[in-house]
Amino acid sequence: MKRPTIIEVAAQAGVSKSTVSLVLQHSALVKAETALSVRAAMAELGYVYNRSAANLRSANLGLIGLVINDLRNPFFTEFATSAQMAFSAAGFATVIANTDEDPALQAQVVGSMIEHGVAAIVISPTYGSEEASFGPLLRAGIPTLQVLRHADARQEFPFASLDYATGGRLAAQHLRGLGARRIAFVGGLSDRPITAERMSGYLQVMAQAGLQPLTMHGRPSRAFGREAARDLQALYPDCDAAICFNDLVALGLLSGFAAAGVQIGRDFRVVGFDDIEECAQVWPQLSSVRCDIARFGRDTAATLLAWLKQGIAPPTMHRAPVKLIARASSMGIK
Amino acid sequence: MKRPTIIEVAAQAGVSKSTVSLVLQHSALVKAETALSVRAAMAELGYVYNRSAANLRSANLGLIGLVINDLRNPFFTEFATSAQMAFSAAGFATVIANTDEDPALQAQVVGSMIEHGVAAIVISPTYGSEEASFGPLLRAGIPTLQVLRHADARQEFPFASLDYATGGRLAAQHLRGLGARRIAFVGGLSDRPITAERMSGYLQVMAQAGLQPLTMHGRPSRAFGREAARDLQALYPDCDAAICFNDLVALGLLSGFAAAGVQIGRDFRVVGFDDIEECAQVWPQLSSVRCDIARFGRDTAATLLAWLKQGIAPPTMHRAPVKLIARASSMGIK
DNA sequence: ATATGTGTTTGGAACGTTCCATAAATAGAG
DNA sequence: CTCTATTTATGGAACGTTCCAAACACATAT
Repeated sequence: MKRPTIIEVAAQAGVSKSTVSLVLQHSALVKAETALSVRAAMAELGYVYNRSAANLRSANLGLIGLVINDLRNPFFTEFATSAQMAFSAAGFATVIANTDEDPALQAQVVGSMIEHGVAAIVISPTYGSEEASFGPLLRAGIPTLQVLRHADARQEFPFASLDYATGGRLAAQHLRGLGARRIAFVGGLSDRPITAERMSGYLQVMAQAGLQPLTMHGRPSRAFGREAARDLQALYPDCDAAICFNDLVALGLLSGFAAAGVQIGRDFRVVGFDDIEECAQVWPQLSSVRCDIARFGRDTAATLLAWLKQGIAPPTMHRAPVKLIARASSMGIK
Repeated sequence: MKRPTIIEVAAQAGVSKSTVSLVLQHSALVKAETALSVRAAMAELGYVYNRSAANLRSANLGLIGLVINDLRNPFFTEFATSAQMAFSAAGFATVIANTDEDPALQAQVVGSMIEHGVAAIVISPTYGSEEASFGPLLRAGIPTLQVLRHADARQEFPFASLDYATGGRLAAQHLRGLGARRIAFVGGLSDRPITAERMSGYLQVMAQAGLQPLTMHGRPSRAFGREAARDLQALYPDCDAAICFNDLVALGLLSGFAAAGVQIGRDFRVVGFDDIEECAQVWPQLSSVRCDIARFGRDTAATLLAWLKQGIAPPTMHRAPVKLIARASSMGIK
């Protein structure tokens, strides 16, 4: 069951191993005729290219690591798949790993990727024990792009994300413009930087309008959204609108209010965050801050490839623009 | 920026490269004291293990390929992440790739994985041009487990999936038991084997009851579910229940009916398929055939690892059991 | 014929590990 | 002190590629 090597292919085709190697690299140096017979020999022997061996000399395996803190979240899934497909189109294979918000697992996964010789890493990091993951990356000298979460501030790890602050501001202005009097911000763990970011625009608008902010922090899940709907009704009956940390919370909120018979878009206005595909498909349709994550994934891949291939280092910090998509959950049903 | 090799570590620690190699493999043959000083040298030089080089001799990279036809679908995401995490726990790195239902892309991805030296592949295949993907796998002699979709019938590619036929039967019996008179089967592309599987139990129950089946085929997406709700109302006003191809269709159906003011669970009963997390969190909660995909992912990983490590070949075909989870969308709201 | 050039082909030395056969060091027995 | 056994350590070949310097084959110009 041993696989044939280029030596055997060479023997079969009656050329030298060097020629076979050239054929493998689509070199223009070999005569078309020769290349053809070499390829025939490969097919005959069932030759399989051994990338590890090749990698031994020219240290580039064409492997890119994608480390994601929560792959079950559709937001990250969308990001990961679109980045992976962009890499794939450029001839790079992608190792995707889910760390499930576990810093220890993340460190293990990163270590494994380094050993496997990834050319670069895109990481949406978990918070906590940054050194365990970023230390080895720094020592191994692997180009690493942080996305969506800024866990390690060192300039060796450029950061790209979306302009959440503006998104929050747009959402708050939108709700204010529709006449909402008491707007809450729901979801997001209070100690997470990303929560502060997504909330900052909201806080700013509230402060400018001289209104008291109202925040309910919690896990960014549907389950929390449902609970929040109950709590909001019980504790803050005057609250008439909410900006959610993400769409999952917003969807949970929607179903929580639906269960209580509250009419969304009229009695209570909701704006989500991310604009995942589902927003346009639930009923009532969910207004959301569109982050166009698929595009962000493709752009991230392009940025990284430019870094790898042309040596164009990405800016230390980049924020991709977002926009508000108004739908029935805030505007009402026409 | 060149990385140190074991030779340099050996020089630093004042031992031979062979000793360093043994330390790397946690061999009991080296004195604890020596091992310690070698490790110190590694830390000092920032040594990074080169798996490709090691692979050159002992052909096992500890890499497993996971090829998924649609990673954006939460059902497959759940499967992929749980399998990946099980592999990771066993010390295997996982290359995940999304083929987006494109046979050509799948062939490319599989080829790339073979070249990268994966030890085995788990594939939820796309239908179409099977030979382009499975041919190379067969030639390369890579243990390959087909899951969830049976695209290639050769016995070299064992198949594991869930007992969909029973699931469909349970759903149909459940709806019949609740008094539904005209039950539709909604969603699923008509030419896909999996559609036939999921539908077979339904057809069987309908035939036994002397009822006319009613099927509406289409893409397994929320969007189709929404359309289907409209069409069902317009074309088959007597239809009072539906079993959906998957939860996405069911959720689409739910929101479609909600938009039309139909009361789900009373005027119309819906059962989904897969029981994704969202089912328990939408309102009304969606009844569904639970496939416990996370568990299936873990079991799949265990099966593959047993194959790799103990040489226990999986059965040619395996069907994991499923069960019906009844919720408000079929039972009504208490 | 010789020189010059162009297009093809090739041997051999890397690359960083593992593993085998063997050597050195240490301990215990006679 | 010698011999044997046991524990540790080591040099060198091998793994399958790439890449370089060099050679070869042939055509054209001198």
